[in-house]
Amino acid sequence: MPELPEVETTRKGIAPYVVGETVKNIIIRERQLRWPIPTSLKRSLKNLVIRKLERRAKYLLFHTEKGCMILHLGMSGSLRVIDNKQPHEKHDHVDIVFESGRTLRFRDPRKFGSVLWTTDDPMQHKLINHLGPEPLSDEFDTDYLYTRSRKRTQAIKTFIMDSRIVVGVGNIYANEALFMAGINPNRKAGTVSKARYEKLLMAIKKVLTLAIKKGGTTLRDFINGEGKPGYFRNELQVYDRKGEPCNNCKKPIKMVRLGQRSTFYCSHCQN
DNA sequence: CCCGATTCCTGTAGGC
DNA sequence: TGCCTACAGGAATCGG
Repeated sequence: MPELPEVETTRKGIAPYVVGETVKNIIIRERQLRWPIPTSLKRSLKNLVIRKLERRAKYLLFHTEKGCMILHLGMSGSLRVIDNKQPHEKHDHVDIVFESGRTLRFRDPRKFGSVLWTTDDPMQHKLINHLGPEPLSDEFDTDYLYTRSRKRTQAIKTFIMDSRIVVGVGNIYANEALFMAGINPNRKAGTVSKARYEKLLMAIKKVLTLAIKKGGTTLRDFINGEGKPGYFRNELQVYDRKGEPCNNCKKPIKMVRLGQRSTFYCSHCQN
């Protein structure tokens, strides 16, 4: 499931085949995704050059001189660069066909993704303008996390997964970062000390950076722009490891539900 | 404002 | 073997 490292891996993988290319055609086979694909997308994007491919949170921003395509991979989305003639399969919802002879193909079985178009500054878009800082930016620091957490009664895991607080931290990396920082995911965000937030901050940055380096995490669906999986799965300490021994103390990893999400932790190493 | 629950979707896993 | 149900989750939205 694409979180920040998977989206960044995708961006890096497809950018060389997309940036500077002219869009020859757009084929839309399924319009009903998380949000309907606007009917204007095809005539807006046709014949334009992709000037820049940027990531903000888990959104990919395809900049042109006349507007911006905003794409979200949702839960099961993937983007691949393929030959124009390659036949489409089930769930291949959108093709961006380039003059180069290549096609950017968007597949999304669970349809939680989205493809939108804006002629305004994409950072001011309704889905983007309220988002918190990028986790790997200097703006995201200990003071910020500590200040924002005061008086909060919600669990710290839910807190760091809130995109208004910080973007890009989904379920996998929230679990992993809390393990790395030795913090129980159930602890109330407002009662965690500044020293522990410093550990958590470093853990979030570290786990995301390492996951990007490994090309993201592939549980089932995720593939990068070249159709290859990510290898961070081999590095997971707690996620999807219910009952398996903790790599630190050998006690079995526990799983609980927290905010409708599977939560994995070591009851000995995290408190 | 804050926080937890609900909702969208389909492939897959597990139970019987 | 095959059918059925539960479950996975990003994030907007809703209700208290």
